[in-house]
Amino acid sequence: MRGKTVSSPWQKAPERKQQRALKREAVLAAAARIFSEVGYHRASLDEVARVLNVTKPTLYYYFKNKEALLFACIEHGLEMLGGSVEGPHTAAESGLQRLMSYLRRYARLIETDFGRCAVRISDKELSEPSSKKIRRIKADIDRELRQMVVDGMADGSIASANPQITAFALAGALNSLGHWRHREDQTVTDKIIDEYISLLVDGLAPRDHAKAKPDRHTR
Amino acid sequence: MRGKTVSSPWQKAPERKQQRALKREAVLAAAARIFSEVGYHRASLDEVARVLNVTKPTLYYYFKNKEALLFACIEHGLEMLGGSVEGPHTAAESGLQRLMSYLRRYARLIETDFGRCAVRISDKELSEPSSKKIRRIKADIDRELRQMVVDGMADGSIASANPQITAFALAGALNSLGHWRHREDQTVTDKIIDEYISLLVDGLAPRDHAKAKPDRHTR
DNA sequence: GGCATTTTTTACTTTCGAGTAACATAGTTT
DNA sequence: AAACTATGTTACTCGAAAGTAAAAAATGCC
Repeated sequence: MRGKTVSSPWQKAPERKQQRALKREAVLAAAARIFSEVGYHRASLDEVARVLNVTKPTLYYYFKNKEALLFACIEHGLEMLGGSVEGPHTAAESGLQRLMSYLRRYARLIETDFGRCAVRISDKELSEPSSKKIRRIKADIDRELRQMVVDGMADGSIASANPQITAFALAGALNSLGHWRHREDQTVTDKIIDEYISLLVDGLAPRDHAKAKPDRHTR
Repeated sequence: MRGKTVSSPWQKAPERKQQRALKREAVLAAAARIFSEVGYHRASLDEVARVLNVTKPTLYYYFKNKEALLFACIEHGLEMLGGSVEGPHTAAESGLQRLMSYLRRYARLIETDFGRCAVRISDKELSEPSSKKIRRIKADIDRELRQMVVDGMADGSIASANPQITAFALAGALNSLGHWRHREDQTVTDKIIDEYISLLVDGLAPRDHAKAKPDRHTR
């Protein structure tokens, strides 16, 4: 029924290690898989436990409750993204180039279970304090994105009437990748991402390629 | 707690009309409002009933069950969109122009409760037969969109490496509008939509405006 | 007014899944 | 080996919300 199983440190046989942290991560991964597949409310902890060859109360040994599990999934997903901002940030790169590589990382993230959790599950599912933390992280990401747009406008590599809206639109467009029914084939996925980003960069309207170099926007 | 109330043919006083169809629509509208606000699972029929000054079993008089209610909301939302395809379809319009006005209608639709239901709620919430019908309608819309892209490529008004992916990306980008926290101010909303579509049409990279007329892509 | 039909309510059953208490077992320490 | 700690399980409670049965009220018709 389930796809390829999330690897589990619990063997049915009794060769279990006592590595709490690893097991906690395994619980998180299994939850992320299921949350991202069927959404928060349809996901049952019994099912998460079943995937791990464990019973439900075990999950409560590692996480306070279902919401804490969701929070950790979303937070983890968003932090993967935030962490990716750093990187060789040579001054030679134009704002557009930096933005493009950021978008590419963003898109790849969304192909993961944690990424899809972060993107597809509304923070309304969470209690107010948790939701606030998540919104805070998302606001940071939005700010980063907006800053890149502004930088690109400054150096002439990006045209935008409104960085606020542009940043939102970019994030929104990429988020929809979380709904794409992807094949296992990684090549196809990467191709989709590239096409996607090309569309955002070049737009629908044809460009005049006569005066531009053929590889206008290489990575 | 709730925003402006969906208008209801039930008055608390006994001046009720016996127009079953009207009441059914009112039930649908109230459900759409709540589904689009809090999602399917968090929405309770008691709450829907409360909004209408009615009790829960009344809803069952108009709809078989909760799922039928959701199905009707989504179907209605999508049909509003499908219906908008027709229109003065002069041969003079370029593929891009037709696509743009379609996108604009699409975007406006998403500002409605039904539209947000159709766009934000996964069809996985539905039973297999219902889900199948919805996917069918969505596939039709996707086909229309793709056809416009192909037409635009043929007449030179659109550049795209892959109409399939382009159509998906366009729909995805617009769908994210369903998550924009909008003000009541209609002007702002329209402005956002215009910016949004401009981004998709013109792209992030600056264009050479030297040879183009200032209003390259008027509606 | 009396009778049938439609519409709505009150009061209930049912189901599902989150969360818990209390016990069980394995490994570790002394 | 006894006692302690970490990890899991069995078997339960509990609440929320879907869904239903049957009575009740409104409406229309003669």
